[in-house]
Amino acid sequence: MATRKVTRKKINKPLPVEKEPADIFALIGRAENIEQAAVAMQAMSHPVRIKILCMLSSGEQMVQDLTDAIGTSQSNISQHLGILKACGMIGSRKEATKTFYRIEDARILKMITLTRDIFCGV
Amino acid sequence: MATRKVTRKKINKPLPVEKEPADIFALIGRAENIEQAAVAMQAMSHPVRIKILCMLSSGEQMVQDLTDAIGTSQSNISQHLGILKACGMIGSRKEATKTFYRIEDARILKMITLTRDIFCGV
DNA sequence: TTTTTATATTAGCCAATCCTTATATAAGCA
DNA sequence: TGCTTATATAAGGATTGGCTAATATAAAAA
Repeated sequence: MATRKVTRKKINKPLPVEKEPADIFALIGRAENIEQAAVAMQAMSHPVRIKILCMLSSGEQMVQDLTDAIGTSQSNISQHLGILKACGMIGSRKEATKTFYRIEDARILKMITLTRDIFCGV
Repeated sequence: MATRKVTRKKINKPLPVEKEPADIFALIGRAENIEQAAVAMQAMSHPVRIKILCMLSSGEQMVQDLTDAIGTSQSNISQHLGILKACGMIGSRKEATKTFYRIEDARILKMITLTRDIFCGV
């Protein structure tokens, strides 16, 4: 199988002019909605963060317990919690040296429930 | 605000031994499920790919139409389609020079419908 | 047979993500 | 006060992701 030779050369055809997509928004909603959904899914789409959200979906949890159950370093869990918190999915409460995290956004609770339903049949 | 000085020094405490997380799987399902869900969400979590999936959720579409509606370059759309196809979310069919894409995995159809429902209220 | 149309592929760059290591910080305890 | 426990942060390297530009390819049309 010959490797394709790539020798750059000028092309004469311009790319299609940037046009405002029309019907997609009628179909789906506003661009803002799509961005929101993308950000939310992006934030959720990591095994550790899915596990965290699943655990939080049954109620408040402290960092230590999440770390023990999920099985990665405390630093790593803390960083993932930071990501989830930064986009408003979870909130926290301090009690002495402990920090308890909980799901803050109802839509996320829905999403994680449905994801679990679809992929885990739970 | 003083910037925190970082001068690395040996620590004496070892990280917690890698332990098999137990209850999380009872709660959520198998590790495999979680991986699957993460991969699926990761693949979905990009504005362009969400738009593609939304458009496909109402039926087969050809590349040109997706490109026009979504408003990015043809190359870009093609690459995003490649990503979605690589993880089995969508399938394709050729008809002369045209390629039609469709959603292949029923779970993805569910996911995108629910996402739209949650974030776009559609 | 040449040109056009529709789609796919490749290279390469830049930005974002992820993990580990090494602390920092703050509160409770001895 | 000094030690320990629980959590957060920062640096840095490695990997991945995403975009554009430049083609490549295949089929239809002229």
